Parts: sequence; structure tokens; C-alpha cells
Amino acid sequence: MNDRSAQRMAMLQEALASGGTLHLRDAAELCGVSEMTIRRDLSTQPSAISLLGGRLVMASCPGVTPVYDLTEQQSSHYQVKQRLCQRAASFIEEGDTLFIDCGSTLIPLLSQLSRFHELTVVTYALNVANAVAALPNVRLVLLGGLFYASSQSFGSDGMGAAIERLGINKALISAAGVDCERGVSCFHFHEVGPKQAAIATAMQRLLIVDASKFGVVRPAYFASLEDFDIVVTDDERAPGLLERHPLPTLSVTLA
Amino acid sequence: MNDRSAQRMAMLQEALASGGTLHLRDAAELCGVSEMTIRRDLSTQPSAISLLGGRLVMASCPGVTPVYDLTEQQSSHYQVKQRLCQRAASFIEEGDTLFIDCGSTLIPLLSQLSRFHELTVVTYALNVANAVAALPNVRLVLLGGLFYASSQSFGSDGMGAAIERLGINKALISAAGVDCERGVSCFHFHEVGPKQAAIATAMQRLLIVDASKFGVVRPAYFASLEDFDIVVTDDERAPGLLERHPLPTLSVTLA
DNA sequence: GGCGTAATGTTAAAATTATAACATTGAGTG
DNA sequence: CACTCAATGTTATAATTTTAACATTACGCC
Repeated sequence: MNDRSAQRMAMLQEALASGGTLHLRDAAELCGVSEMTIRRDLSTQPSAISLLGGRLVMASCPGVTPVYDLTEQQSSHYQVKQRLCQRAASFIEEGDTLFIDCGSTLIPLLSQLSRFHELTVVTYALNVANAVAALPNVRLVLLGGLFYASSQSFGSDGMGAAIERLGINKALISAAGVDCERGVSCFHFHEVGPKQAAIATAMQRLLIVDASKFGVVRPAYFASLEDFDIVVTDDERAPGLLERHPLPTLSVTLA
Repeated sequence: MNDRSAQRMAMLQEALASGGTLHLRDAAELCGVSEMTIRRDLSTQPSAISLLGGRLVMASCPGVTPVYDLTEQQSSHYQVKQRLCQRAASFIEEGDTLFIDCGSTLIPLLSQLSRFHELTVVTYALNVANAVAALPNVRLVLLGGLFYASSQSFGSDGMGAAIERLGINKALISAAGVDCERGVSCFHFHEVGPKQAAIATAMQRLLIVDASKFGVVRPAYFASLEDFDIVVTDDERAPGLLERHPLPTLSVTLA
């Protein structure tokens, strides 16, 4: 980790900032060093730039880890979330207006929306908006405001009211913590307004959480379990959930 | 362009939707075909997926052409825009609250914002928001609404009013057409409201346009040249501009 | 100035990926 | 049922990228 090395990385970072790729050959020329040096820089210094088949690429998309391998991802929590979302998607119907919550849980759901003819998605999360923007069949409504990087979402005073003015059919909510007695919680306070508004206005309310969230409490409560019509989760041992909330008041769906 | 081929592409698109890369080997296995077939699919069908050193990658970032080569880009209009933005950036000061217009013109500007200590960026464009979201030193305010894919931006009734409630320092506006007599125009009508509001409320108004826009008229007029304090452009022959608007009423800056 | 070390450059071999040519399969048609 | 053609698979070869080992340069220090 050299001083010049860092300088070169910064230079390349800037060159790649607006997206695209840069051939190792060109990168070397740009910095006035050999290709080997660029290689060493990249392998030595931790950065958002990675080398893919002789080309430098950067994940300029926020909320997305640089360039990771999907196969790795599938081994961690990704498969669980994908299963949850598959199940959650089965509740979606043609023409629905969906509220999609922020976080990473519901991201795999979005690619499944392409099989519908017409949908509307309402969200306040940048990563959700990005995924939906790529779908030509889905109308996207993004609720803006001040950006909170930690949750890749926006917050503003009037957001709750704005949500309630929309005709939201189904609210798909995720959470960072679910406690059967204390309720459902998330990390950030600015998420409380939109979540509650969506729950209040939607005709059907789904909570999508993987089993690791059960028994966990986070700083901001935003609902109790009874507020949801359907809970989609992946572990039948979700502690005490079925016993406390027998069907049909609360339908628990195991993905 | 086969039916099955399209199906495979959709499958891969889905797998890559949440970002990341997929090895050609894994993609072939996933689809149950040979690697060669995947290769052929990718080269035959137009899609957002591209093959980079044996790995499939997708530009999940909207507003960004799949995976293009920076060297190509630099040869076309990219260098011009980069120069324009460099010049435009010289007007930015520490602590500014900037309104950044939609379009591709101002994208190269955003990577230059990292050298400031503290800034606020107000925008209604998704691609701008994505670029800014990656900058830890810039506060981001996104004005939401219904998404218009063609301009990667949002539109809503109240947006103009919302903009005027913000303390915007400098408005950086781009345009699709500039005619010295008829005024400044853009393609989409939903852009008119935010642009006009930003011009109305900002303390300093910059128009950033490359020379190819001069003498061109687009469907939606939103301002006249006199509304701007500074015009940043790249061609001194920008027809009749200097003659009609001598300094200091309108300062024309050549990048 | 001579020495030592870190950074960089060069080269050759190994691994991987891309391309092209040809073989095989398989569904539709007369 | 044989024929045809498009789709897919296989193989060999070419091009490229990656890795490792070693040569060179540059800079600080005694």
C-alpha cells in the first residue's frame, strides 16, 4: 500500500466513476505504469474496483456490493430471501399496486414482477427503485426526500400522507426485528412513517421476514404482528407465532 | 432469436437482477445447456447482460448503458460532456446546495463532487441520485413521483412547489435544445415544472449544453436564455449567442 | 557513495476464454 | 417416413488473461 498506488487508484476510480469499463491496458497507459503494477494495486489495495477478464469495472450502483459472485451469494442468506420472495410473489395479482419496503429482503421479489402484464410499485428505497426502473411493465412511484445511505431509502415529513393518498393494494413490509409480544421493529426512525402509512392504507398487509429476525428487537417499533394479514417466513419454529396468532386472523406462510 | 433462447435470457436476467456476476459455466448449468449456447444467446439477443471475461454481468444501474467501454465512450460525446462538467464544477463552492438536472450531460459532474467537504444535491433524476448516493460527503435530496423511463426521472404535481421550499444555491440545468430566439427546450413535459422552479428559486442559474444543442428545438420550452446567469458550452460558434447576449448579463463560458 | 529495501518492469509458462468449424439432435412438413 | 432446417453440442485452435519468477529501478539511510 503505497502512496502512489493510492493515487493511481483514485485516478482510476474517477475514470470509472460514471460507469463503464476500462481495459487493463488503457488503465496502465492512463497511469503511466505497466499493467502488472495496476494488477498489483488492485490486489493490494481494497477498493470498489475489480478486474474482470482484463477489464476494470466498478459497481457504481449504490447498495450493491462491488462485484461479487452470485454463487457465493447464493450460499449465504440469498437463497432464503429468494425463497421468501417467491412465496410472497404468489400473493401478487395482475394490476396490483404494491408498496415495497426498503431493505435487502424484498430485492429478489422485483425480478419476478416481469411476468405480470401491468403493475404499480410504490417505494421509498433507492435500490428498489433501481430494480423496478428496469422493468418496462411496472409503473414506478418513488417517494423522495432526504437520502439515508444506511438503508438506501428516503425520508420526508409528508411521506406518510403522500402514501395514504395512493391507492395501495398490497403492502409488502420487511423488518429487522420481530417479537411476538413487543411487535415489529426496524433500525431507522425515518422508516416508521412510510411503513405505518402503508400498513394503514393497504388492503392486504404482508410481513416478509426470515427466521433470524424472530425474537429480535430493534430501535424503532412500527407495528404489532396483528397488523399483518400474512406473514411469510422460512422457519416453522418462528417462536410461538402460530400458537399466538392462529389462522385466519394471521396467516403464516412458510417459504 | 429463439423462444427458448428468450426464456433462458429471462432466467439469467432474473438471476442477475440483484446485481453481481455469474460465471458462464454456472449460467450454462443453470439453464441446462452448453456454454456455447449461452454465448450464442448473448451475442444474438440484445439484452442488458454482457459477457466479461467469462462472467455474465448486468448493468443493474438504470440510465447506464449495459457495459460499455470507456474508451469508446471517450471517443464520442463523453469527452465533451466531461469537459463541460469540469468547467461547470469550477462554479461550485463548499457548502452549496445544488439543483442537478436530469439527462446524461451532468453525470460526469457528480464524480467531481467528492473533492468537496460538504454539499447538498437536489435532483429528480434516478441516475443522478445513484451517482450521488455513492458520495458520503454529499447530502442527497431526491424529488420523487411517477417514474419516466425515457429520461430516468420522476414527475409529480407538487414538485415545483417542493423545490421552491428548498434553499437552492445554484441550479445546474441541461437542455435538449437551445434556440436564441425561441428559448431553451427539453423533450419531456414533466421536466418543465422542476426546471422552472429551480430556475425561479436558485441564486445562480447555469445552463450546461454541448454545441450540438444549439439551433435545435424540442417539444417543451421551459426557459429563455436570459433566465440564465452562466452558459457553459464547448463551441465558440454557438450561433449568435455572444452577439445577442453580451456580458455581463449572460456570461458564456467555453469549456 | 554504497547498501538495502520497496516499488516497478519484464519475461515466460500456465490457465482461461473466445472463435470457428463441423457434428448431432429434434421438431415440423410434404 | 424421410427430408430440411434451425438449434444445440463438440472439438480443436487461436487469442487473451493470469500467475509466478526474476530483473531492474528508485529512494532513503548509514
